Amino acid sequence: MSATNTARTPLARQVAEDLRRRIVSGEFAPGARLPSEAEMCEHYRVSRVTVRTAAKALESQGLVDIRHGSGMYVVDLGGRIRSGLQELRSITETIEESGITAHVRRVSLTRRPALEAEASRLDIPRGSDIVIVHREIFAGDETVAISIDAMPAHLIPPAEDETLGHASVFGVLDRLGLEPVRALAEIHAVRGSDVDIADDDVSEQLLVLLDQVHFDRIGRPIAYSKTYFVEGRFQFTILRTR
Amino acid sequence: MSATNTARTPLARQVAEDLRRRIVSGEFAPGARLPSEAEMCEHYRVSRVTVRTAAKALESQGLVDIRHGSGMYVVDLGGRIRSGLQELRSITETIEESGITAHVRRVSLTRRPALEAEASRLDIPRGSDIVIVHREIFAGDETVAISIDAMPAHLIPPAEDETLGHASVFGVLDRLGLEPVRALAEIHAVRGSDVDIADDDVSEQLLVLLDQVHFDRIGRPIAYSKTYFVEGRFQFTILRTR
DNA sequence: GAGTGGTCTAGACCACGCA
DNA sequence: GCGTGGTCTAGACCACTCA
Repeated sequence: MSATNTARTPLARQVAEDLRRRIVSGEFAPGARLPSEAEMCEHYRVSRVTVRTAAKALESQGLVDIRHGSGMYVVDLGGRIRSGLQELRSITETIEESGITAHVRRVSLTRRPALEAEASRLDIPRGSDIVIVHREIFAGDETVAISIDAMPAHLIPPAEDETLGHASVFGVLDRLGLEPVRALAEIHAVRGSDVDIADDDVSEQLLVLLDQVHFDRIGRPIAYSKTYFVEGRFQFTILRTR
Repeated sequence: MSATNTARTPLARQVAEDLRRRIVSGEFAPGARLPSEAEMCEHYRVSRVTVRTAAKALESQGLVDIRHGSGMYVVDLGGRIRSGLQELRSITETIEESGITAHVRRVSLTRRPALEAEASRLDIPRGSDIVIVHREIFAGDETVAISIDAMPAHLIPPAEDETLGHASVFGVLDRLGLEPVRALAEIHAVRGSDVDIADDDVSEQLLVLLDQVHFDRIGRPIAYSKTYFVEGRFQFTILRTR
């Protein structure tokens, strides 16, 4: 960690990741006070600003609590989980967060003209082609979620049709240079019987619908997805901060 | 904005708020480029770090997009709203965000021993006293939400019983020096008919349940609330970021 | 290659908490 | 009153974008 950092990973991030590791590993117990900023500066051989940047990051992740005049403390939320919907992850990651080992089955992939709602969300002309991926997510033999992803067809080379949807859609998008960095999600409660793609198992359940548009770094909508999570098979959390 | 800032409001925040105002007012249109950091430094007479702190704040709020080597741009989410559940607000604020003018009616306030679930969420001994506030939120004559707030009784002086629950609970907590700064919320879909406090109107509806524990600055749970929002009478959004 | 943001430093002074 | 975090500055160099 020299004065001029040529490495790809910013110093602040390295420090944050190391602190995170030490916290998660139990070196710092919940409720414990972390070393002071001055001590961290010395330990990591970085400036105070760098330490503070790292600390702020951990704070925004809900991992530490910084108290003016007192110190930085490991947040103790009584063992409850610490990451949630406010962090953009793929559906599969989101599900795994909730402690479920999931399997994905692609039901279908189709290319067709966009309907009005799809076109407006993706900010493309109505009727222009989109790629639709329909997937089912299982844990064991129980369906835990159903997802429908729509992407503008011109963003997805036909060569990807084979692979798209068998694993994370995010992976494919990343590879195409279309990294989703922001998503605007709406949450709704729906009856399985009102969802036409639901199978018999799901149609008797209540579902939590995550209706979201994903944007890339320059603000282009790159995917519109509706994910129906079967109520009770997950724990959806959101960390809300002021 | 002098070199030594004695005022309560940090410079970075002042800059952020001014930029926000200028963006919202339309001075900078969606998609437009903001002035460069150097220009902002000069305009606001602050250092670059201060400008960047402000810019980062706006970015995390989803208002601007910062592009390395290019500039800062007003995010264009197609007119969709920009604040959401990830920001901790009171229920009444949350509702007003969604464009609804709401009225609150306190149904009841009671003091009684905590049940197991309540005690565990509030991290207090089972059976110790809690204050329960039951409220109904209306828009016109339609019920849009029902809320149940539970707080440890020892935090709420009996003198507050008169006022608590007729307006925002947050207001009272603030006054008592119990500012909620973080909340961990779970989201569930439930049937109105499964909620025993629902009235006839609500019991036929689907509800989105926000089940949350509020924490103060030092990580103490200060309130446990269940808010049932009638599906379709709101738009719940979450801005998710990487 | 000029201009923009990304990262980092050293040093200063202020405000809060707690013994 | 000491130690902790909160804010701010000036200056440096790197990395990216775009013409």
